[in-house]
Amino acid sequence: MIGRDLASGKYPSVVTRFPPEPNGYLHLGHTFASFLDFQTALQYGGRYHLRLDDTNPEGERVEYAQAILDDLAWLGWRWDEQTLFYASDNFGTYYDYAVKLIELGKAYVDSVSGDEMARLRGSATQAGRPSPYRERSVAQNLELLARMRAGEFPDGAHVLRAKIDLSSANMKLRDPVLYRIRRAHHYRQGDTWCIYPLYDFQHPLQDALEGVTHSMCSLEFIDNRAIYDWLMETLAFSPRPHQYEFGRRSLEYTIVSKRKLRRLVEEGHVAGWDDPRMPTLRAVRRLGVTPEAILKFAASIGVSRTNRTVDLAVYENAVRDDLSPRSPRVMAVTDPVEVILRGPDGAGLTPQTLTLPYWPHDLVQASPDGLMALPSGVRVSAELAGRPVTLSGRLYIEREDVALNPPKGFRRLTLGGAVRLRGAGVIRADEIEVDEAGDGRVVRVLATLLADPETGRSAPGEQLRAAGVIHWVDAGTALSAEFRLYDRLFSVPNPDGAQPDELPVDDGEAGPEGTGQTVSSDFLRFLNPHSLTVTQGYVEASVAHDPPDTRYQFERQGYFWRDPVDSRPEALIFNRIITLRDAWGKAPRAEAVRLRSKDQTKSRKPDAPTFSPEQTAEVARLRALGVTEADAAVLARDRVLLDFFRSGFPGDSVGSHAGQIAAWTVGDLAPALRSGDSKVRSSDLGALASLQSAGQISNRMAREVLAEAVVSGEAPADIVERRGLKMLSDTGALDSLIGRVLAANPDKLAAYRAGKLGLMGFFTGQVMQLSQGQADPQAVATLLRAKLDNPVE
RNA sequence: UGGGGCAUCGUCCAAUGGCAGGACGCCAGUCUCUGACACUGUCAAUCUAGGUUCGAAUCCUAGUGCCCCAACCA
Repeated sequence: MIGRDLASGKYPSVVTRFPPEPNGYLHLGHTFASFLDFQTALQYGGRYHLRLDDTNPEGERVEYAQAILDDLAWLGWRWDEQTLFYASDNFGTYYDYAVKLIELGKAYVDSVSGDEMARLRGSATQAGRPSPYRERSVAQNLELLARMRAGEFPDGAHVLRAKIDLSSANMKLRDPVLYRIRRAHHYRQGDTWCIYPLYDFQHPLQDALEGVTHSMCSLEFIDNRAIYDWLMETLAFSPRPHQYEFGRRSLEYTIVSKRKLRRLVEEGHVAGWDDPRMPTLRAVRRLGVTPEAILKFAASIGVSRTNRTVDLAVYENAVRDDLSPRSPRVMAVTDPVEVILRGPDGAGLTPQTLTLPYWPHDLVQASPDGLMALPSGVRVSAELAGRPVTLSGRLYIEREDVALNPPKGFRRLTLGGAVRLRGAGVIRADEIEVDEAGDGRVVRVLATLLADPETGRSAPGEQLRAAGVIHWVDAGTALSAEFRLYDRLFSVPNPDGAQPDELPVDDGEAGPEGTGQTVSSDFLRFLNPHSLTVTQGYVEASVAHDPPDTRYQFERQGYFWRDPVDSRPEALIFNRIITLRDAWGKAPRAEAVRLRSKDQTKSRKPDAPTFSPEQTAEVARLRALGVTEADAAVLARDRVLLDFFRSGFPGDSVGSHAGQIAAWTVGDLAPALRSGDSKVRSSDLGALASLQSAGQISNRMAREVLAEAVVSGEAPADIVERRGLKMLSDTGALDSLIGRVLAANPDKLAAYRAGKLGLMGFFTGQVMQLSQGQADPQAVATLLRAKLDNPVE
């Protein structure tokens, strides 16, 4: 679409803009919109603007504006004085245009109350009525507007409205309000203004002022486009921007409603706007997600004109994909159980230091230069990319890695069973101590190291194979740490949905209506009680020397980093950014999900269309002419089509090709006829039909010609003549074409003979293309089938 | 109800009237000192009913479903 505009030379280059209002923090939903705006500009070698649409003083704050800039910069977007705009900086300019609009007689000051205006606006089925003030003189309007600006009137006493169309079916066009009086402190302009422009006036204007070419917004603004276009035309901007709409994208298990997010914060369901469970950019940032992951996610969702909810898995995939290659692997135990370890010879174990690699084999192999990064960022040869880890007679392993009564398929530590300690040899559990008095939890494991990792010396007679591999940390050297295990905030995919009792609510505390109404609490019922689990455990000592913003993969657990706010060198706190995929943990609950009946949509016969007596008679007349039942029914009910059709058939005289002409009228020509864009004369259709029935042109050609005629007005038969269209039905020529096609696609031929009959269409298409649309499709089909089914060697 | 928008695998996106394809997920398998990663394979869709056409996801008609508008918010 944009490519077309550029190609047509409509604009020299693309300019887009992302226009957030600084009345809250940016969230994942904004990310998609900003990505679309910015990335589009980049892709077409254009320019993007960041604009703060701060035209409503209520609720807008500097800190929000700063946070927006900050978050966007974090994502990697850049701007300068030329490409950063504040709408409020142009209040003066907007005002001048308002004056101009009045002078053009296209705007007026209205002085009825809000309620009265709503009443006068009418309803969907009822046209609006003019306000008694609609016909004020230009001079009067000008004076009133000036006095509004000067602060002579109280809030709400007057508004400036555009004079468009009070009876428009589009409610937006019923004289929209352009300016209102509102005494509120503007975070940027202070108290300079007491009148503020509204979106429908300000936004198009600002787009034009900035030289924006493609103004993209979400679908709900589609009705506003009419105002947009009206303004651009009335004010005669050229070249002018155009508005395009796209469907919103929401994410499963999250909400983005500002009001609801505020409730979460204010009622303490989360710790703040940057609580890592929130969908705000600040929150995902604190969680530890990288900007690259967010961008990758935004890029992976498609754009369309439908509002959609994206599978959480897509987001998670983007995050993991981004983290994996950048996160060194280390070990941490989040829920520790002590293990006392004996050496292979049964004696105590003397502490030893192992060197364990930061990176798994596949990542090392994927390295183009064979070098791997240390957490510090320094790249060294793969063998050196490791860290020292102590192994001694006392260590910690994960509680869920030990079981006295293991479930089926358990590949971890059981009594008498053996597992491999990651990077440190195989151990066997000789004894598992449980808390008999308490809840029966495992408190300690006595185990034997079956083979010394350094000497390779194994215990005599031991041939136990390890059931699996588990992670561990050395008790003597590990650092204690707090782990914040985050999970999705809501337990259902669509916490916003299924809330029939929700009332429309005003966003601002000081709103004129809606005050006193509260946000439905339903979404709170879906809060996931396990969205945050805090545990005390241990992390291997090596992390102490790493940069604080290092993202790690704690092996077998997930990706973590230090909480940027609360973590201290002497009191480490790690956030779990995301878990690893877990086929084992997921298995039990997987089956509970999938099962949805396919045919909920009962196919119901549409009601038969009803006809008036006249229409019934018309159908009969048309049928007599040779028009099919279906076409006759459509024609009889559609005045425009019927008139067109009839004009080619004076009286009821039977035209020889009535059936065909009716078919074209109802099928190919209908949309153009209805919109009045067709230049075809129905009297010309007969000649075309003759050509077709005579076999000179195919139906396909006829319709092509028709499409051209709609635009040009040239008689269809003349087009056929001029372009020399003639159906090619000579068997010899067709045979040779078919031969060429088959020879060029031996693989398809084989596939067809192997049973992929759908390829018939492919072959036909190829032949048609080769013949430039001139081949007789029926003849081709016959010949092709013969050739395909009876291979001649 | 008046106007507007939309409808393709479970999810998201493709397909000048001519092979319904990709990604994520799922399932199965291979590999594995991470139940990860990687790799292989399978399953899986054109809202419904008619019509036009040699051929329809695409064009036509009727219907169904979902969303938006009827703010002095954006």
